[in-house]
This record gives sequence, structure tokens and C-alpha cells, in this order.
Amino acid sequence: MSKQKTATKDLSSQDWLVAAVAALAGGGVEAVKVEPLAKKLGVSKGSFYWHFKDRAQLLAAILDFWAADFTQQLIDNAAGLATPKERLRHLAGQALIKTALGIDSARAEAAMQAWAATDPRVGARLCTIDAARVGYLETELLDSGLTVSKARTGAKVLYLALLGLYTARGYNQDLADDDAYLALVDMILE
Amino acid sequence: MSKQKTATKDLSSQDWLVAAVAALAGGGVEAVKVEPLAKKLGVSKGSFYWHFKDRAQLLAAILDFWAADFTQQLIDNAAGLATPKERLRHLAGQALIKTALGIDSARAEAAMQAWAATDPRVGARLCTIDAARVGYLETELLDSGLTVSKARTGAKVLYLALLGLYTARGYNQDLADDDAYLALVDMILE
DNA sequence: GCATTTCCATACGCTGGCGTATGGAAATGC
DNA sequence: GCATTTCCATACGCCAGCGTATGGAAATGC
Repeated sequence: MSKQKTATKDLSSQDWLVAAVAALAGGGVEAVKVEPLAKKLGVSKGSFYWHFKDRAQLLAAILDFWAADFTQQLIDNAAGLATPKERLRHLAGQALIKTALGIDSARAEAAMQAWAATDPRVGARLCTIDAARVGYLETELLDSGLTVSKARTGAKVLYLALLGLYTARGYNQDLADDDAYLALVDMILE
Repeated sequence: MSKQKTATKDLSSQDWLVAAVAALAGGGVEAVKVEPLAKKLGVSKGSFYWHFKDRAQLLAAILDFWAADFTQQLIDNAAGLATPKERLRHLAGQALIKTALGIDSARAEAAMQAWAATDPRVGARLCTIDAARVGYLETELLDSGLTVSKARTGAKVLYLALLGLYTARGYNQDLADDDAYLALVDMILE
């Protein structure tokens, strides 16, 4: 029922993008549909087709947004805390991606991975993102004094568990146990 | 191009169910559509609406199949191997659900969880399945001599990582590293 | 061997979502 | 202050997928 922001002002393509990501988080890629989004934004789809060529371009914009934004988020995460252990433990609560805009980041993460499983081009993009993230985790583990080998597998394990945590947040709150993840962090750091 | 099985025989509702699960594993719930399935099975949708009331009933059948089948799979998994450690390590390669029928079980798993994230009734069903699975992992860890507390969080961690492994299998083969999961099993078992 | 049941094909109407075309209103250039 | 640009509404045709209705062929009962 609540209108979007301030007044009945013109929408930007950013507004459409944010709404699209929200729909993605809520119902997967198939839920990112032009006309329902228009209805939710309180405009007609004439607005959409002015800002975007077609639906495919919107989906591409989501991917670009995702790829561009996660790096910034890595920096934000690393900025505040002193030790690698603190930073790694922080990943459980705060997701790797922005939780701003009222979007459930864990659900958005899970939706992106589900999307990647059905679209190989999305999968390829997410692979590079995953590689960067695992690489980040690996450096944190190396900074903590782990051997190269242990840091390598440890980073993968941490990220796999993080993916599982995102997935569980979507439907199984009992399983999405942050403390379990924190225990894993401690376990890997010995 | 290949026809399905033996001859041009009548289809059973099981045939439809198997095809539906395959479509689910390949493209998510939204890919489970009556007319495309009919085309893939080489029949018309008149066949479908004889075996099923509507699409919702097919989806419900998928859920029932999933819930009924996973228990059998738990037994199969536990049957062959002697020690808990062997059984737990076995989970990486062999998924918890049947890999028969030419269906990628990991993709099917991931598709089920993605579905659960968008449909609360599916989510509720998967929660009980997850609980049983985590419970199974917990008993294995207890049999291995872990304390109640360590077994509890260890089971959750193992299952979260397993979920991540299933997800990764869908698009990131480099991340879907069985050895990393095996290392986690060893780590939890000390 | 005729009726009934089983299983499927064909044809139809309906809806939701996509993309286009056209026009209109408000801002903006100058 | 008139033309242009910016942003959106309305209306249209189109297609995919759902569900129904009806009929037909093959097996089956008996």
C-alpha cells in the first residue's frame, strides 16, 4: 500500500533496477516481470520500455549491478574490523552484498545462484565473483597464519557453508544458524 | 531425438513424474510446464490431464516423491559402509537422493531449495526433511564419539556445506570441490 | 462380440506477460 | 514562448501455457 519514496516523481532506471532485484530476491528470476514490476512501482510499462530496451537488458543490468556491487561490499566488510578472525566471523550476520534498499541479501544471493544454475552465461559471471570471494577468504586465512594448503581448502569450505547459509535463510530459519557458521570459522582457524 | 524407452506404449503417471523432476533439476520449478513436458515425452497434453488433475497436482506429486524417496536413500547410504566416517565421507560423491533415472541429483536438490524459498508450503516440507537429514548426520557424529554439543553444531555445519556443494554443482564446478567437503568431514571428526 | 474402460489426440477459449506504436504532458533549451 | 526533449499512459497484436471438451482407438470384461 505504501507509495515508494517522496512524491509522484519520474522514475530512474535505478528505481527499476532496485525493484527488479527485490523481485529477484522474492521469487527468483521468473518473478522479474515487466508488468508486475510496473504495477508495484505504480507506473505503466511504458515507463520501463523507455529506460530499458527489453527484459533481457534489465536482467543484464541486474548482473552488472551484482558484479559491481559485491567488490564494494568486500571493502566495506574489511574496513571496520581489525583482525581476520573478526572479519571472517562478521560474514555470517552481514552478507557479502548490500542489505540496503530493504532487500534480503541472503535471498538475493540464493536467487542469483539458482539463476546461475539455469543460465550458463549467468553461471560464468558468478564463477568469477565466487573466485574473487574465495580468494578474499583465502587471504584472510593466510593472514591468520594458516598454511597455503589449509587456507585454500579452508576458504572453499567457508564459502560452501556460506552458500548453504544463504540457501537456508530462504526457507529454514532453524537451519540457518549463524552460530554454527561462527563455530566453523573458529574451527578452521584452530 | 532419442525416444524414451521401449516402444510406443502407454505412459504412466510415474513417467510424467520422472520427466517433471528432470525438468525441475534442469530449469527450476518454472520449467515444469505441461505442454513442454508432453512434447519431450512425445505425447499430447491430453495424456497429462488424464493422469493428473492439473499442474498443481503434479508439483504436489514431486514433493511427495521427494519426501518419500530421501528416507530410502538414507538407508541405502548407511547400508554399504562400516564406519560413520566412511558413511559421512560418502555423502560428498553420492548425494542424499537417488541419482538414478539420469537426473542430476545435486541440481535437483538445489532446485528444490530454490523452490522452497518461493513457496512457503514447500519450505515447510523441506524443513522436516532437513531436520531428518541433520538428525542423521548428528547420530553419525555421536557414534563417532563427539560430544552432544559438538555433534549438534557439527551436523549443521556439515549440512550447510552440503547445501553449498549442491548449489555449486549447478554452475561452478571449480567450487564444487568434493575434497574440500571431505576435509571438512575429517576436520569435524578431529 | 458388444459395451465399457483406459489412455490419448485435437481443438477451443482464456489469461498473463512481452514488445510496439502512438500520443500526451511536463520540463527544458535558447 | 515555441520547439524539443524527457518521461510516461494507453491501446494493440502476439505468443506460450493452462485447463476443458469432445472424440477416438485399443484393450478388457464377461
